[in-house]
Amino acid sequence: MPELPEVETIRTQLESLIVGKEILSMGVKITKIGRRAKLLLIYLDNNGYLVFHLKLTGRILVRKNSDPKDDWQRITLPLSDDLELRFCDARKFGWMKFIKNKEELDKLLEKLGPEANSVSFEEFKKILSTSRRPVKIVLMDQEKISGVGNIYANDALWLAKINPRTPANQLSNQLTNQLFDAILKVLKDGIKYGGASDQHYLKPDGTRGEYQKHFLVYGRSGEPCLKCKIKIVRIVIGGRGTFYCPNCQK
DNA sequence: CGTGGGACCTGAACGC
DNA sequence: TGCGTTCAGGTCCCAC
Repeated sequence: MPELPEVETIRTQLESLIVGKEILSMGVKITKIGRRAKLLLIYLDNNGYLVFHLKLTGRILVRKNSDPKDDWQRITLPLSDDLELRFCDARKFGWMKFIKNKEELDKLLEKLGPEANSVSFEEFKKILSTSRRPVKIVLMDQEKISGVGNIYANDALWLAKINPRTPANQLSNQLTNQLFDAILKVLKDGIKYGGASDQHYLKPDGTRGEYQKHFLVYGRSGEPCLKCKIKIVRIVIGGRGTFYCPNCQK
């Protein structure tokens, strides 16, 4: 899915599109849009929340109610001003939950690790030092660090010149630093380009993100490394496609 | 503790 | 055209 930059892009757009609107079928108003890790939070004026996880193929679209149905439209929330919030999901892995109050929300979020784009370096270092698993697995473990998925994990590791199989606790201070900076950089670029519309992801206004045009290694197997021109290789780590340069990422 | 595999679902791309 | 295979921004659960 949608990783941190995609969900953050959705959050920002929804802020201008639907804050202040009423959800007609629920009789509540939307007061604020939030995000925690890869979860989108819609704050309601009855102290409740609508929480979405888009998994691999979820989309949240804001349309006029007279607009034609969207592909894979699963949930439709009628809004004031003739708008609709549509949750579309080809593979049906995504979900939406109504959460009654802050305590329930906290419970839902309690296991998530710190946000990948705001964790302190000291904490980041500590998290990596306590696991022998491949660093790529740790980066994608939402209970350790949250928000990073397969695209940005691959790109950050390439940028930091780290082999994705390296045990997390074996990274030198120097490499840990490089990785910390690389994660911030790729997430920031992801947000700057409005996310990666490689497959299903679209912004709420229906337009595509552009980060897929700036992939560093993700999805580039067989193509030349952007630094050394050696062919990018695809392997599988933890069941996920993993892309890296065998020359730059020893 | 850690890993590997399968499950959940659907659709696109590619090989024959 | 059609059929089979592989792959896909995620997470959960179970066996070893």
